[in-house]
Amino acid sequence: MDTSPAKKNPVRQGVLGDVVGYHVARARVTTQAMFLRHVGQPLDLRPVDYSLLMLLDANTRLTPKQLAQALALSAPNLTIMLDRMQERGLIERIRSETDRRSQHVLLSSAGRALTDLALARTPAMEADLDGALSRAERAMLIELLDKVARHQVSAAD
Amino acid sequence: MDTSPAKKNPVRQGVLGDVVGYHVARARVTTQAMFLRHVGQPLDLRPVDYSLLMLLDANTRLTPKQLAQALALSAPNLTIMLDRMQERGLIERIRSETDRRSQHVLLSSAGRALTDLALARTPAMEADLDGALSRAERAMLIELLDKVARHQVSAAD
DNA sequence: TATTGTTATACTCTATAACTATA
DNA sequence: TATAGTTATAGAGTATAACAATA
Repeated sequence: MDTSPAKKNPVRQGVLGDVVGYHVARARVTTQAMFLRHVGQPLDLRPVDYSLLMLLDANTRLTPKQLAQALALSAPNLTIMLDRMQERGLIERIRSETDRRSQHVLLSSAGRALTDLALARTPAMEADLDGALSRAERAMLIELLDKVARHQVSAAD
Repeated sequence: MDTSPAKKNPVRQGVLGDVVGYHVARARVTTQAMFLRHVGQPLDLRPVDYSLLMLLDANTRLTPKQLAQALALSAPNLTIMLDRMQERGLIERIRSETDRRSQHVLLSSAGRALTDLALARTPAMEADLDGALSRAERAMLIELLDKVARHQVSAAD
């Protein structure tokens, strides 16, 4: 196994070094590993499961429509995910009284408890980056990533 | 379809707003869309295919071992990918003379031509971010993402 | 006729174990 | 015995079309 941080024959990045998406993809490998170690494996949650719980924590109740948009999931795939979360006893689905086509998703008591565990583990996950980024750098990174995420890709030419 | 940039009932992010990995994942949605529009769809390349071509452009020849590490792919999955690239006539695999277990991967002439097309389209892809980031911000973002990517996740507690 | 959510299904991606050949 | 690469295979993730219920 290779544990050395620098190899004799490093692979040159070439133009990839100036491609933002390449660096985003590589950073994602690290952040995903951090998530898995601190939250995902201990609590048996995928990143998207964790995000769902955090969104329900912040919004009390959301429709599948809102969740699909916030989590960048297609409607069918969200249905499958909600089925699993419900089978696991973490969420409840309640038909809307005002529009009986739609429904509200909310945390069950077990979901509430798991969300609290996930919340408690979040600071340690973020602290794992302390060795790589100062607090100011971390705030700057989030701000810049947010600008990218909010950006609309230009129309076809 | 929803084209409005701001909704009446925005979904609150809650603690996710301070989770770096969440913002990385969201930024990746945008950068992936940019890639697809400018490079992926026109040239029929996935992000990882593009990265492979760029790496071979910068390094002339690389072993599957090096490529698997640089692209974060397992050895079996890289084999499948190289098979497809070879069937498509983009790369060649040459057995090493010094160690006949290993081999060198290099661009074919068709691969060279496609790589040049991809290189030519890269500036437009990156320019798509001009509306979101200044040049200084873009450089800063890459630097910060690089610090994250190079960071080793701490050992289990 | 449009919208919310579901079902069915196919396709791709990813992960793991077992294998061949070379060293 | 260890390493480079391959094969086989199963599981998870993702995308699309068709459908039911409601508006």
